[in-house]
Amino acid sequence: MDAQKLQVFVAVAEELHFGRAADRLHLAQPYLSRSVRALEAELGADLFRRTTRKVELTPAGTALLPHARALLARTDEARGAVAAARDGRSGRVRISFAGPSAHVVVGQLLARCASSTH
Amino acid sequence: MDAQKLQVFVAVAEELHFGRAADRLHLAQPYLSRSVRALEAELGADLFRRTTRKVELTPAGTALLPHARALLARTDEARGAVAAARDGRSGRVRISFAGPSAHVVVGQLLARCASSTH
DNA sequence: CTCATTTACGGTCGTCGTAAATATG
DNA sequence: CATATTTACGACGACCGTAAATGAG
Repeated sequence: MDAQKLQVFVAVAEELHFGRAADRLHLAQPYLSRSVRALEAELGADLFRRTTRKVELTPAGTALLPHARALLARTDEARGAVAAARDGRSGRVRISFAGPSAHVVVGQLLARCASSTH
Repeated sequence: MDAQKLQVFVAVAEELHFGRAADRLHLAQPYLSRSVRALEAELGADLFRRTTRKVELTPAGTALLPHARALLARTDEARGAVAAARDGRSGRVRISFAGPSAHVVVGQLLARCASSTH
């Protein structure tokens, strides 16, 4: 149940058509068929009821869809959090001072921190 | 960034020791090293600062940890939702009637549904 | 020297494409 | 018969183990 297969599932669930979903993902459509089938095997439940003329979600598929979307969104969030930390847009800040006037400024900062947290 | 690698990351982050994490996951510890390294490559950020004597989280690793736990929890939720739908513990209910008295009962049901939803 | 991580290497399985087969309306 | 899904098959890479190499204290 990796992100790739979930994206395949969501695409097919939204298009209700393996060919269009394949175009959207720039993948060959036989692969979508196998991907969905692998997901169904892994979860032990059919996700679509399909003939060559109609594709529709089963109850299990309907149940999975919102969870799949949430998982994909959360994955992006996680990526973003790591990127932010890497680029220093979050996490601990390190501050250095130099020069005679610095001691005064640091003293003021420390006083303000102490008063704001207590 | 599949569930497997996230579990490896969480285990190492919790143990701060590749060997113990490997034991916990019943995996060979060289594989953990490569798994984490692959995750780091994929995310473009180091997750641990490690020597042979000490393993500690980087800011990026610290940022990832809660997201990784959330993703694993959500994955389990998704599995559970599908299992519930498969086993009929959720989703739409189909009811059939047969016999002469059925029509009366169905009429009463429909009346109650109509009055309760409006 | 010892303990822990990493690199090297190999077998097996999953990914993903193209081409042929199958099934539905 | 036309259109859509599935199966067959093959190349490539990922997974995951064992054994050897590397590095820190």
